Amino acid sequence: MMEIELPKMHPSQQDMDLIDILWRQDVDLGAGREVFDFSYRQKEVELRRQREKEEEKQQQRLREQEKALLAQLQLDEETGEFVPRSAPLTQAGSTNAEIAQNGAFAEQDGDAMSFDECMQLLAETFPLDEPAESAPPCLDASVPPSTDLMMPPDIPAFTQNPLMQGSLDQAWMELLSLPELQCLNMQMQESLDMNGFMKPSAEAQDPNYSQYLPGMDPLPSVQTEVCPPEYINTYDGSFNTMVSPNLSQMSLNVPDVGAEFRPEEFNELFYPEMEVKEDSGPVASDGENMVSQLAEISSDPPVNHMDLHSFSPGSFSSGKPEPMSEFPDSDSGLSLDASPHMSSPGKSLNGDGSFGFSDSDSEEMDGSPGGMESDYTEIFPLVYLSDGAQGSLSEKPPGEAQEMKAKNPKIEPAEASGHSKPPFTKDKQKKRSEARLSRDEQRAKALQIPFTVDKIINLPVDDFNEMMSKHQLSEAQLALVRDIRRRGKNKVAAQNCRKRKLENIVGLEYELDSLKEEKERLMKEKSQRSTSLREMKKQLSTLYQEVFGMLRDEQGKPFSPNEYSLQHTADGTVFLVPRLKKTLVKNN
DNA sequence: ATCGTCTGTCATTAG
DNA sequence: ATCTAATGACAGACG
Repeated sequence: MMEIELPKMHPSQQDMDLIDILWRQDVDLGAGREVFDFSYRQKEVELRRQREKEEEKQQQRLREQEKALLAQLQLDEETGEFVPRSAPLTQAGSTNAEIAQNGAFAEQDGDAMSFDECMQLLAETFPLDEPAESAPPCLDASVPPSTDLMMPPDIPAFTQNPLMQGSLDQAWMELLSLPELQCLNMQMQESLDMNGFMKPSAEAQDPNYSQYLPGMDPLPSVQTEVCPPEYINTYDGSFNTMVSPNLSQMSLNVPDVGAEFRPEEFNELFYPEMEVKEDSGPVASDGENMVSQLAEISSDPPVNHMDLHSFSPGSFSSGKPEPMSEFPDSDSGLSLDASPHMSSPGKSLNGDGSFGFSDSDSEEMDGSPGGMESDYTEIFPLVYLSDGAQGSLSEKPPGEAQEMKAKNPKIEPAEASGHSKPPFTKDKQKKRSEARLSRDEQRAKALQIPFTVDKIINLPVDDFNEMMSKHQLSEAQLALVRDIRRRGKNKVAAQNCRKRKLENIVGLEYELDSLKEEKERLMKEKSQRSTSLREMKKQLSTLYQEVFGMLRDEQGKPFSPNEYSLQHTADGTVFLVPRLKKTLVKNN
């Protein structure tokens, strides 16, 4: 069906690129991508199909090949001349259409089966398996995320596409003109060159041959150039700006004392002040330990930063896919993971200025083309991993990261609303794991903000104002930049706040424990002192009675306790005082 | 289905 | 008056 319409569409390279993006993101556009692209993209489609129906296709190809060979043999054996291609060609053309989706083949051959054609048939049937293996990393959306680090394959898609509208084209141009996207431009140029090379070969020569040619190989090489040094520098700079996590604010200064209350001699009870010394030692030591632990905990986040370094642009430029495990999903941490992502080349590749917004801020994007919403959100996930590596650095310092896992769960709803959303549910899962572009990053892309979110958030006020003054931004863009900066700052502040809160909670818990211990110790001491006091009173009473009983008056009679009492002065002198007199003295 | 946790965001306040 | 950090509160995602 769709193939019939192809000639009418005449899609431009940009359109094809968009379609390609959609195709990769959605895994399936509902209609074969070949419907839109019958030149360079055919290979990808073919590969795609091949994966889905690999074995079945292989068998079919073998059959087709046999048919083609038989046809060729007939030509040579029976006529010894070139047989009119009408019959063989149609057959071969149909075969190609079914297998390779290559329309050029049919167009090119209209006369007779030449040696080249036979070669094409052979190449078409046999080589298919190999391209599937070599090409997938770049062409197949189903390729593991790690391969996404090399975005170049997507670039070619942006160049020519009749489907795109003028505004969209302009948006593309603007996006590509962005400093951040310079690498993208380079890639595009490379891809254009490649296309120029490929197309001629496909049209003039044979599309099938192009598949076997090293055409796919160039992509990897191009990828290595995706990130110019200046771009990498930009990244580094952004990382440098990342805030280092604040260590625990808590400081428990408690005397270090390990002594415990020990029963004192009876006599010592008379001089309690001598033993009154606070022993919060154990508590203090614990407190210090706790503080150190807290410090360690607080300093732990930086570990992510370290990891981030491993994802430095260097790996990027090398084009080596990083293992997923390398990128912590969590955006947590003080680092602004998201920002690094923004700066990543991969993202810039995808930047088309169109996408959907899941949150209430979607209205901000009114200015942006709405048609591409789903495309935008889906495209970025592929790039995310590469970004995530660097982004995790931020979660990194406040280079969060990592961040980065499902940072924007809200994206899904938006995608659902997107008209171009792919019908496949498996994409949803992929989105969850890969779609980690922050909403602000998406918004920035949509409004074509010429700054990275990282810069917007982390640049000092002066630098930020200077940067803003260098660009003419619309009201919407200015508002978005301000919001991005505000949210980014607040995000970090919230992370710090929570971190402090946790530290405070831990510190208070330790303090509570120490206070409980001290209370218990004091209660125990009180009990002991009370016991000692009772014992002292008892002994004093005994001594009193003993001394009083030894006293005798002039007649040798003991004094009556009712009439006399013993009293002592400060210097230790003891007086026998009559009860009556005593009361009188007191009165006096 | 529910609950607890984590995270981002907004609104408010203090410095 | 303005900006920024801090923080409470809320909502969504996730296990």
